[in-house]
Amino acid sequence: MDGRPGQVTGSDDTSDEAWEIPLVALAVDLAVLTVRDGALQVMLVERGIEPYRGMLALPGGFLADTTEDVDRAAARELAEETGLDAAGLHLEQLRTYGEPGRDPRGRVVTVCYVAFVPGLAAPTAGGDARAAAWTPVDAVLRPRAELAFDHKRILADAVERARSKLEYTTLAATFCAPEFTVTELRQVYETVWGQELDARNFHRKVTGVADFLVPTGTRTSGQGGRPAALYRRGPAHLLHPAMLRPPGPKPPAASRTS
Amino acid sequence: MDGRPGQVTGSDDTSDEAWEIPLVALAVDLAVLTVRDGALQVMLVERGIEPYRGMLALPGGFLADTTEDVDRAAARELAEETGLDAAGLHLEQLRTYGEPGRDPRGRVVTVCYVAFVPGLAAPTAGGDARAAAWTPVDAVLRPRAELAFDHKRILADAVERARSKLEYTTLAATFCAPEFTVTELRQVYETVWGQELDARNFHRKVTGVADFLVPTGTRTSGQGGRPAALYRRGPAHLLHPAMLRPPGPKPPAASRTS
DNA sequence: CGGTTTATCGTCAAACCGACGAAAATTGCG
DNA sequence: CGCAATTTTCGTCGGTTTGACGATAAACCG
Repeated sequence: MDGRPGQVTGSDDTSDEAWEIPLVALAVDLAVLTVRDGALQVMLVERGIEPYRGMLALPGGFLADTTEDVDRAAARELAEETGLDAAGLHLEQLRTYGEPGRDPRGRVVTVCYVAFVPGLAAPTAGGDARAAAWTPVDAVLRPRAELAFDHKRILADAVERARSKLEYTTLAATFCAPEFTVTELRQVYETVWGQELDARNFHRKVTGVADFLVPTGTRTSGQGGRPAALYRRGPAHLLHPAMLRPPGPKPPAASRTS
Repeated sequence: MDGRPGQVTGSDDTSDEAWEIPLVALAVDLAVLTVRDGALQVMLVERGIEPYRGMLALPGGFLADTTEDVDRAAARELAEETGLDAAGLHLEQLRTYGEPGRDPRGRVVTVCYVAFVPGLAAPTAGGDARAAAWTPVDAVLRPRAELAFDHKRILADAVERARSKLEYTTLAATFCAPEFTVTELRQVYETVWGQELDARNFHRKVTGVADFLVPTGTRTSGQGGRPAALYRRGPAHLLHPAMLRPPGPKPPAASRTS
């Protein structure tokens, strides 16, 4: 584990005498999602340099040096650009985008991540970044809207990942505060899927899945209406059986550009 | 889209005057899976050069040059090392592995792919590779077995991907010949999941899903026992509702080394 | 022809789902 | 305080899906 820069040698199976292993610039990009004000939102930054200066983009950046772990680079960029701490929130790899033409500066391959954060966290973020801000994904994925690079396509993939993960995992709860009501959880599903769900059936379903929700014993108050029981996330990660998205009117678009 | 090697410039947000964007060697690795002789098998090659010379590894290699698309590099390596044609078989990105210490030659980040191929295809493969051969995954994932680099861990991830994709997609059929019986399809599920399924319930389920199987009208003969109807893959990609893995005895291990 | 093997069809009870009625527990208003 | 409005929670009902398993159909073998 020395990890010197590009000193990789040895002529793979291509037995040409003089063949250099090609090197590429490696970036990480983050699709940080949350549910706020009844909308699925994503953290975007305004680019301060060329290319795409002034345009909105996903937070991200290059590896700090040739020895930095890729997962760690993602956590670092998350902290630097959004002020969020990777420890304790869900951050998973989405996909790697490596089309040759995707960055005008040259060959840049980006490893992308999705993060799910509670709606309350980090109002806008500090970090060293130029203005990081929450933006509704609907506005960004609209046909005419644009993001820097191929970030619009990446965001579309991230949103689809979020939608389908809600079906068969308990990740919806990571969008909620540490203690939450069944109604708040349902609203997460409704805004991510863009579809209303029957409150009564939803309640029966989630309270019936073992280890999904653990009651705290306390209840809400002062909201108008019957107080709701408060729950915490349980140890379950998988939803069994899955909560299938109802078929029907498609959620508000997810155009593919790129 | 000029794509010159490493001529990426511009001082990101790290405003140090002299900061060079770090470059890494980018590889692709393939977990090519099939079902043969009642076992889930993976295509492995014997390494002809250091490091890990003589050891078994997943087929793969570096980008051919700095302008090669990553997905295309995966298809090229598939053809070169296993003799299989990427067109017409299922090849999807699995994950990118970027730990600093994973390759003793220096910093190598690998974008990994999973491929599902029918059991009949490519007995052992030609290509320019040293001996590519099918190997049962059980033998490779056994506690004491070893593969080059972190390929054992990658294979474990690929197998888990295959197991879960069988639940909610129609991909099991890609392990079968163009025409197949319900029993052959069931055996795919049984060997990938490592547990027996009830033949009658399985039959009812798969024939009930719209657009999963299209009958050819023909039937098998001369197998001893009642002839079975032959089917082709239908246009459906998703299984709705999903075919959930029965809970119970865990499949024959998938140890994590890494 | 009877026995074995394999594929397919049926049956039945339990679990699950969607649609919806109704009770419970609060706030707000007169 | 009494009553309406609101919101949560519990139940009911019918249809679908599932798991366990019996029964039948269509080939083979001797």
